[in-house]
Amino acid sequence: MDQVARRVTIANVAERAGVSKTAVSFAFNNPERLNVATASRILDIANELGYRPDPVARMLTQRRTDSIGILTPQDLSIIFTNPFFGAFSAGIAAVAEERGYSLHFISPLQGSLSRAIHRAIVDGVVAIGLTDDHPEIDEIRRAGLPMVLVDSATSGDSASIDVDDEGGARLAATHVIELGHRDVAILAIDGPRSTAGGGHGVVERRMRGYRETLAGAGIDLPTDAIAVGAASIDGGIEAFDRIWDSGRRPTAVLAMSDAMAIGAIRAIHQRGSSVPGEISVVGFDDVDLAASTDPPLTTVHQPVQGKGEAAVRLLLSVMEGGHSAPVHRRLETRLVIRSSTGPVSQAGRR
Amino acid sequence: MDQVARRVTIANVAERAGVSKTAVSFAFNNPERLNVATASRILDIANELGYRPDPVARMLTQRRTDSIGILTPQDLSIIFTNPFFGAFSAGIAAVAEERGYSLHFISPLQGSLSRAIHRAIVDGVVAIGLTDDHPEIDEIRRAGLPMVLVDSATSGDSASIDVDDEGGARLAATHVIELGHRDVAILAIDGPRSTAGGGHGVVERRMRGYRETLAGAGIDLPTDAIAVGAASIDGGIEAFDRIWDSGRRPTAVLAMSDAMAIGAIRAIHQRGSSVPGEISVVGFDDVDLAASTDPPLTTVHQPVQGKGEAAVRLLLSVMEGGHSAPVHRRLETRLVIRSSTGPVSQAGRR
DNA sequence: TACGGTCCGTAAACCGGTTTGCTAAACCGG
DNA sequence: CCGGTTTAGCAAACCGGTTTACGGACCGTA
Repeated sequence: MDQVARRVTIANVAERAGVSKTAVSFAFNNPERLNVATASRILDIANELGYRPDPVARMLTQRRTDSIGILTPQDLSIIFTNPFFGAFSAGIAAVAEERGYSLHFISPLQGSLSRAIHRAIVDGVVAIGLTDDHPEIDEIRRAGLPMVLVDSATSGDSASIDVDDEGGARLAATHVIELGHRDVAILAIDGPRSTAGGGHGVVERRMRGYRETLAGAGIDLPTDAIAVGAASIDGGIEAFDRIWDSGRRPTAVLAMSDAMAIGAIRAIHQRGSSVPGEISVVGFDDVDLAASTDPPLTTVHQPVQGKGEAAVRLLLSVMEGGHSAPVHRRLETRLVIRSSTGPVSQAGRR
Repeated sequence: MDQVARRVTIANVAERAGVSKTAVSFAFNNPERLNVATASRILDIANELGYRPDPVARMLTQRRTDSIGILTPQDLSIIFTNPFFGAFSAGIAAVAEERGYSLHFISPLQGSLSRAIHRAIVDGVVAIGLTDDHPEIDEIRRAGLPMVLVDSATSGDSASIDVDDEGGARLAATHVIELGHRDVAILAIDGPRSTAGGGHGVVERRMRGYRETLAGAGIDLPTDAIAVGAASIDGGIEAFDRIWDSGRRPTAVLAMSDAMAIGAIRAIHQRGSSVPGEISVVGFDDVDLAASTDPPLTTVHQPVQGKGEAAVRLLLSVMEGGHSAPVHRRLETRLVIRSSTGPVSQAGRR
């Protein structure tokens, strides 16, 4: 009838073995300080009792958790379905595991990212996609937690990893311009104040790249040629539908994520049009599966996994107290031309 | 010249405010027990000092971590690139976040899953894809950590969530048989002793479904018609190549994951053959992107996200000490026919 | 005047480990 | 047989919070 079998503590083991707590602790962490016979006897008893040192208690004294946090401003339930995030996490995991750190995800718990941060037990944080309007950055900074910012807006005081978003967007826009398209729609990633100018987040950087390049070719970008949506397949479908429903008939679509591009393609197919026959679509990210979509996706490549790896490496070096001044790295992007884009003339528009 | 600015502790705040530690603690967690003026004065000072209650210390007394672990036998760097896992995690995250739990990933740290488990600070564990040969299950059980097993082999003593793998495999095999295929290859997921019979893991269950259904149609399955590989696009490519290189020329390929199926399709295309013209391919999982591949993938649907949700719900109820006997749930599978399969006669084989 | 009840706050124990002296016994060479 | 060095193990402090039990001040009331 004993409720929840009480946890076996170090004291239990010590008592049962007729030694002090110290001895038990040594048996586990410092066996050479004990007589080999005693040590193994203690270990045996511990095992027999099913003793497992409480990791929380251990962390308290050792002042380290051996885990690093991945901070996302959006709900994980949304983010995990984005293949981009999978690849990024894989990059993080690769070097984290190699260095003995486990991964903890920090996301808005019941709406509060701040609460989540304070609850989080990590030695350092990789924050992805934080925009200007996330004061949480300062909370972490004030808490003295090592941190590196990835794809974020304000990076000033913290180490950061970015990619050349604006350049990538320029490549995408240039590509469709060269194919003769002049009626272009943009599928932007949803996020707080993403449409409001002035920010310096990923969305703004890409938008600037698109817009300025198009403007350079004399193409203007009316408001209803831009739609925002979640960075997911469904988000892409909805965003494209909104543009279509507004009456616009673009011949090229520039999407800010592959998932949205795939959504757009699906929406286009659903309306009976063809890609790239009637409408060209360009993605962003070059996720693993982009080469296997129908049709294979022309997209801006960024080293997603490499970004994750670089972020953790940088974080670890910050944690080791390496740098005095924050270091910023910017990774390259490039255009990968597959089959979702084609010349505008080819379109047998009805 | 002060090295690492010492962390602000509750004692610092107490001293600065001229009160006891208790008062400070109350100010945060139990403000109604304090004079409102005192409470806010303490809070002000705490804020001014940048005090953040150490979550580890707090956990130690409260005996709860507010986070749940996701246990995977493989490295996260591999697993995260599998879209299946993304969807599953999304399901887990959805209900975990809703209930205020954050997510911690437990994977073989530097090769040792056991070490990772002991380090993990979680209130409960969802273990995915553990096969018979993972003694870690017992470690967790002995540690008294609530756990639910998903897609695992041995489920006896623990709560579990599964999917009708064998039935799904039957559907896939039946489908290609009905299309007239008699030369069938299997792409199995790699894993410890996955090829050795006798196990009861996902791989074995699916394999049994394939094999028995084919056998029922008088089709035998020679060893070189089965290849194992990682559950990834690359794994699929390699596995298919191995079959091809062995001289076999199957007209249908049954893959145990969508990622492998996509890899197979890619490999098939690379060899100049068409899908489904010359070779039909069936996947497993029905991941989000399966509908957007080239060609859209015929696959066995399983409620991946729903599996994650169900797992956490079950775990939470176990943690609340609900059940006396472990509960087991089995979710449905069904075949989704898209365009990667076609009649064998249609093949204009060269 | 004494009594019981709130209100506000404190001291000390506790959570479960690790780590720092310290001591007693065994060992050792001369 | 002696002083010095290892070896083996212990008691107690500590990590940074939370919680329990208690007490003084103040209040209205009998």
